[in-house]
Amino acid sequence: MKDLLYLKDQQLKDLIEKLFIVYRDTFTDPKKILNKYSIGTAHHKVIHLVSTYEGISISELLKKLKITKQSLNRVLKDLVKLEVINFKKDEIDTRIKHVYLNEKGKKIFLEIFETQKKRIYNALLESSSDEVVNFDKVLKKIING
Amino acid sequence: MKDLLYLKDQQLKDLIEKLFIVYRDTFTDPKKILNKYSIGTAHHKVIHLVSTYEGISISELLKKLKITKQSLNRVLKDLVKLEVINFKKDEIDTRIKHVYLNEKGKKIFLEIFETQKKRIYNALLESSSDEVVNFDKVLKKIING
DNA sequence: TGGATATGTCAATATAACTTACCTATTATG
DNA sequence: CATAATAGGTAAGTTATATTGACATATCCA
Repeated sequence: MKDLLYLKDQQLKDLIEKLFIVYRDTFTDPKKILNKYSIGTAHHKVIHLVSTYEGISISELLKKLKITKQSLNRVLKDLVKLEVINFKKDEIDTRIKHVYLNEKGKKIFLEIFETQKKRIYNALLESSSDEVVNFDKVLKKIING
Repeated sequence: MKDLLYLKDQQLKDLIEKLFIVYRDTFTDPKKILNKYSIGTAHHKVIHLVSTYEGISISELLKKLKITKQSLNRVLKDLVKLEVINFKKDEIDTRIKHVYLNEKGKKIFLEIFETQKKRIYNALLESSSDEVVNFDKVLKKIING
């Protein structure tokens, strides 16, 4: 990054505004479907993570979501009632609970994901692979900053 | 985008997870300072927008934030009580109210922005200008999708 | 003059998070 | 083996941010 023209305050402000819009819209798109199952974005995030990290533990979920266990517990209870997740005790350390999506859960995840995917997918379709790779790279750098 | 390898579901899921993390962290960094002034992220967003779009109208704010006027009004009242914003009637159409940050507001914005900036700034410093340009391009495409 | 626009406000409700506090069960360690 | 640390659960109350619905006022435009 030699060309510091890219780092003017106004440009950073614009980027922050865009990050807000992208996040909001990405997590607003699925809301009609979430409503259908009487769940919200908090549940969606858990379903998303459990879909990506099958068998993730409760404490790993807490670290990724950065919420309190009381908050997570409410969401997990709802998902159990909705019959979309199940738990399996760790065979070695039985304190640890692993979370999985069952078939219904996987189906609902895909249904949600379809609506959420469109926005990202269409944007990436219109992008060069360089653009996509760079997009991902910068996201990673922001996260690890 | 010819190389469809970049568009596997797992990659899209990872991107969505990263968008969530980047948004959350970007708007978590300033919270210590927001606490100091007894305001929250909702107030921060308004201050941010008014800083970028000086003299923005109420209805323009509503369009950008995509919240109800009841919600916005609560936030604006708090900001008036904190004495960081003021209003000016449009000279032609007196129904329209323009919002401005006063000196205290500008100072507080900068204080908040400093903490928020670090994360983005450091990431961009470590990036090539191509990466930064592409990052911005893809964000725009996601927004306009 | 009547309809649309810009804004304000009251009341009730929902969602998702928080703090504080305390609990059990299990594993790891001195 | 005793004790600390870890993984997880739970209860009560609170806060932040948003919603819906209804209604009010002032101003502009055709």
